Amino acid sequence: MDKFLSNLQVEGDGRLVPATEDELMEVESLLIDDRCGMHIDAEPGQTVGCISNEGSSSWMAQLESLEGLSQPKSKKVDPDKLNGRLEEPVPSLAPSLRESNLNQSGSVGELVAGGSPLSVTTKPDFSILKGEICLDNLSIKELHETFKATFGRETTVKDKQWLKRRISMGLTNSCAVSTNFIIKDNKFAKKGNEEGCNGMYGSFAKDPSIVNQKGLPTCLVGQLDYHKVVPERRLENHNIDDYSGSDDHENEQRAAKRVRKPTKRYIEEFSEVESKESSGRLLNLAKNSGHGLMSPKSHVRLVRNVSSGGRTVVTRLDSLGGSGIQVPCVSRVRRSRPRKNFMALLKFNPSGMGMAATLVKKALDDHSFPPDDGNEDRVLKASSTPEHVHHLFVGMPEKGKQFSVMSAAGLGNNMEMKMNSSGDSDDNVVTVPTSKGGVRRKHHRAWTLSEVMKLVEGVSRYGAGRWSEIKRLVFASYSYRTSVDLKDKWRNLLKASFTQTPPDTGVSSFSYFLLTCSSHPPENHDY
DNA sequence: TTTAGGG
DNA sequence: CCCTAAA
Repeated sequence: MDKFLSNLQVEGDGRLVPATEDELMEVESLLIDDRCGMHIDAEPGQTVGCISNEGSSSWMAQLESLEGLSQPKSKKVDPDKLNGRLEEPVPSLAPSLRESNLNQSGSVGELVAGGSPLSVTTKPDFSILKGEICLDNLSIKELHETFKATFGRETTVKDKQWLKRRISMGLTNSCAVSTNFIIKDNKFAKKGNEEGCNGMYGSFAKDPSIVNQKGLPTCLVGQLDYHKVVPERRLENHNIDDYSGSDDHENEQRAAKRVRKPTKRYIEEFSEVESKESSGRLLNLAKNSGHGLMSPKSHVRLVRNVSSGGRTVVTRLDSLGGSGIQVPCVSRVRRSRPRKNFMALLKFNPSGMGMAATLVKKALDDHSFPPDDGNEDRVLKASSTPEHVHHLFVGMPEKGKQFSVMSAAGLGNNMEMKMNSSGDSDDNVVTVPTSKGGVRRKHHRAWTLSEVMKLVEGVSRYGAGRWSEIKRLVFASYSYRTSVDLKDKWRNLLKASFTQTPPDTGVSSFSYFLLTCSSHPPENHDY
């Protein structure tokens, strides 16, 4: 648990993208199945998504990203290496292997802890991700290597078809599969093609779903990439994520403990993590085996360089509603002004099989981003095509809303419009004098779907706890809705996410929650 | 002032 | 949502 916890706690600041009203919300989410999500946390090695919208941030963070996020204090990432790593294609599915190894060793945390991305030389190359992997072209020997990398064990089988099949399956199952690849006819291919960003992102956005050989329902994996705030030094190079594990997690955690006793939220998260762990069973192959099968693909995560404040904020990832979404959380040690630039990672993992998951991503241009600091370095490593935007609609649980996922490339703006129209409008704050002499806002101002989405986005971007930031940047146009309101709402959302999941479902509670709410089209918000 | 939490 | 303790 500690490991998990620590992993979860990895701080990362992520930020979605532009939050201001004018700006678009950009949300990228990847769908991840539960286990993946979990794994991700646990297993830093793999990275799945990468996002970038032009410079704008994108989120496709992955669990792995966490790693990247977490920065080892001690270690510094060597950009070159990273780059090299990223770019180098690795024939063998090293990642998988590595992960499996890690798992075996039981050192997931270790990986993470290893922290420095660099430190992990063994880390798999994610480069593979870039290209498509075509098992057909591999020789038996290569297939054997791949097999080994994938499953962590050798095989003597000479049957190419079998090997390909097995590998494909392994890959598919592995959470890694996440969005980018599709396996078809024994061919493991990236779905999208062109995306710019290392290719990962784009494909991601386009079609998160993965098809596996079996024709089983695809499991969705979604992740938001969050940008984590990284110490500048680290970032200095590129904002590449490092895959490093984060040893910091533990430290941070410890630090937090020192500072204050665990808060309720902390506890909740912790428990959540555990539940997650247990929940990810269905699809999760790797997990069970103990060899994580990581998705061969890792994604490069874009790291936003935040130099603005100069101050680095550490955040940890919170999971929203158990395994559904993870968002960066402000480090417990606070007191310093929250930094504006982070990217949050938000991830959804509907793990249900056959569920079509989609994340929403809103592509933003950098400009759209709030002028927050100006310092923000938005150069993300790669950019995916902005066009691919997936919108995610999330309903409010309480309301019994639904969340639907819509993936529409290039449709991004619809959402926005809808959202704006619905929620943003009235500013008039209705207050009611209280008997006590105070004025209190007239009761409920129902939270609209758009508001909720913005909130989620804001949290993913800036981190839970940075309410004032979110308020300023994301809810600037909503005069009502104070930072406290945001906080309360978030609390409710979390609560709801936990609550609504029926027991025994393989699906994570949060995912379930989202799913269950998805019956209505976005159009039907209850405004 | 802002955040976390309880009410 | 409100109120308050902490920081």
